[in-house]
Amino acid sequence: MSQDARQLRHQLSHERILDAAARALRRSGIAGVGVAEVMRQAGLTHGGFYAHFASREALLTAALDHAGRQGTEHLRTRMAERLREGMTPLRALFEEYLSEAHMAADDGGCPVAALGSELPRTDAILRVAAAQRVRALVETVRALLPPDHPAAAAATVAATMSGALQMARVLGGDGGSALLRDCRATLIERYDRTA
Amino acid sequence: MSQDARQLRHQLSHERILDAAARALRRSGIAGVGVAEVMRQAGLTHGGFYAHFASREALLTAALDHAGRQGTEHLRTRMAERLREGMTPLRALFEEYLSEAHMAADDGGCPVAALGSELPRTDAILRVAAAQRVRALVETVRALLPPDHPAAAAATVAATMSGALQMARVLGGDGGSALLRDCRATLIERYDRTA
DNA sequence: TGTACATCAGTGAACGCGCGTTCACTGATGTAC
DNA sequence: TGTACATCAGTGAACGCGCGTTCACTGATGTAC
Repeated sequence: MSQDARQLRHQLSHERILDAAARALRRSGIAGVGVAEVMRQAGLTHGGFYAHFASREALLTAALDHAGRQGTEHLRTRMAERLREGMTPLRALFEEYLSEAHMAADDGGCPVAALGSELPRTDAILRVAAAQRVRALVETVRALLPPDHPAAAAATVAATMSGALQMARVLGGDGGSALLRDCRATLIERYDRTA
Repeated sequence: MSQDARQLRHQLSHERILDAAARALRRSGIAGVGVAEVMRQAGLTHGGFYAHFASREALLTAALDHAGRQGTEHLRTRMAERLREGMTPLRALFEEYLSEAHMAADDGGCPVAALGSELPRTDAILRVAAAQRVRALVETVRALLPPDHPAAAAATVAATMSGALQMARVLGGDGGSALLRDCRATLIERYDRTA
């Protein structure tokens, strides 16, 4: 057993830090992730941070991956519910991604929509993680798109979803909801064969 | 004539500051707009800033409007060239908005794409200006869309354009270019009747 | 036309503050005998 | 089983730095006579 207990404690702290960072990242953007605040959210003091990550940037990179995986998982769970209601997978994706809940989710949801405009300006390591998130989003769409659609459609639909969520958040309130509804309706009509 | 000369000098400085801020805003995002750096770009020292704007936030609000108007004007100019080549207005919009040049334009171009994910998190005054920029983008699309399209299509197309530009910038290089090409092709095929 | 004074756009030093990072230390937990 | 020592996750004070903002000042330009 030796120092397994110590290792476990360290690892649990690590995960709490990562969780807190992923939440802060989506709520407040890259500039909004502060080492001290993240550590406080994780129930620790800021000094211990560098025993877990080499730098703030290393944290951001890990947090972006983490947020991406969380977002995908959450989306999958929500979509499963819709499938049980008899919805097409593609339609379930549109309804969930472009839902009021996703618009309002300030510390959850898709990191591409939450950070899209900031990511191109970050350092090289973070941009690599960012590009992976974008490719993952396109891939998610591609996997659900009826196979008779051209490959180019997946990227277009992914761009529409991310762009629409962002624009809805900028408008906020009723304007945002209306925009979401418009985009949902258009996507369903254009891409979901069963509509 | 009296102090008209003084007023003019002040006004010219004001415009240089605004220009510099609008450029910085699109290149570096909201967090990247620093009072000192903007003033330096305008050929002034930072101390004089508060004779022109009440605060950094007031500058950001004005700069966002300025960037929006500049972006629209630039787009209009570029589209006019395409129209002379015999292109449909809608197709000209797609080709220009989703061009390599727009992807690479780090201190020009559409502020919605450049700032989309940061804008929902800003203070109230700035968010009002941001919402106007989003509505202007949707309106630009709506005006060019063949009238037989449902109204909801304008918002969807605007979201696709902004989202695609952003995602292309995140991917960068060849991946970005390929994504732009895909989205251009899909939009033209789906919305431009003459294609 | 020339001189003394007023105006005010812009200067640059200084401020307070928050942030990322460092580092000597603590104290709970584990190991050795 | 009990005692002395080692480990190391986490603490908290301190640092250097950049930023937005303030303010007393400058000096070019304009006005008054």
